[in-house]
Amino acid sequence: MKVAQRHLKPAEIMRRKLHAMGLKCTPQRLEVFEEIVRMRGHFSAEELAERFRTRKRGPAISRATVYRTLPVLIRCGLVREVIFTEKHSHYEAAYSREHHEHMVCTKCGRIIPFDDSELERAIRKIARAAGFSPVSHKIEVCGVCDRCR
Amino acid sequence: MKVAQRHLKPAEIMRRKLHAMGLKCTPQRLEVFEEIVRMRGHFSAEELAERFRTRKRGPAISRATVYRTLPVLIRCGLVREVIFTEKHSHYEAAYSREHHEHMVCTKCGRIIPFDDSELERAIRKIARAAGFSPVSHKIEVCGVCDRCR
DNA sequence: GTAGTTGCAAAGCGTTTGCATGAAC
DNA sequence: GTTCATGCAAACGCTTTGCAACTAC
Repeated sequence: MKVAQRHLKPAEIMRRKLHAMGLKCTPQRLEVFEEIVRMRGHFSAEELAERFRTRKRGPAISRATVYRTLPVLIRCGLVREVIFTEKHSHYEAAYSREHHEHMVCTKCGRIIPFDDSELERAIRKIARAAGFSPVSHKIEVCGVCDRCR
Repeated sequence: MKVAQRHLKPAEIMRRKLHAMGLKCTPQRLEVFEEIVRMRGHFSAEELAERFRTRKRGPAISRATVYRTLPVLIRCGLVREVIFTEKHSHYEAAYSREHHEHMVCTKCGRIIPFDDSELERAIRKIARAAGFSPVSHKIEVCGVCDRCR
């Protein structure tokens, strides 16, 4: 299933996920997800809502719908929450992307993603030792990037 | 210096830190910090402010002062931000505590701290490889605890 | 036809801020 | 005496929600 999905279009993956969860597949939800896939980076709910308010092409989508759709996409595993230092939440598409974490430069704000397979192993090991079943994790490293030093 | 501090009272440590940063040492700031040390756990800014509003003993401290003092304490390295899944920020005393991370049970909300020396090494290694100088990091693991399974 | 979704506007909530007063230095 | 901190209340910004209209199924 996981492998098969990689050959499907984002919209089709979403349609199936929504159906599997007994949720309706509306044009708004599809449009929100497709916009997120198009962005290929981090965004806040507000930024996303802003795009739907100001863009010329495509139907306008209300702020409320954007805010209501994000948790739906997270529950479907299509989006995840990242970068938790800032006041408001940030998200990114989880669809067809490898799991990764973030380094945030405190000088310039640059966000550097990094692969964490080594960390993942360590976390699973530690969690199991505590009788804890890990489902997801987030790691954020604050510091100074090479350019700013 | 770091070793010597362990023998000092929290208030005295704070007094020196504030002085070193050119900030004034007010009774309110001391009181906020002492309350945090007393709590020995996580808290939100709102919870802390609530305590100062409702408690019988000691002087009342305004919500505004609590909100203004927290960043000061963080800058002094006496408090750190943790648990970033929730909507509002959570904090804990950083004074004289070993660095640790958190596992959050999604069923019962229990928070299990864990030591992360192994993870710390791995993070430093990954960061350096990217030319990044890590200053601090946060790790949160979501999952199900032993009691809830 | 029914249950779930949308858009709007209003409310909610945690947090921040302007300003006059007051305290630390 | 000067500079910075406090308290109040109002403002802020992001997010949520009640409700009536609407649409996917």
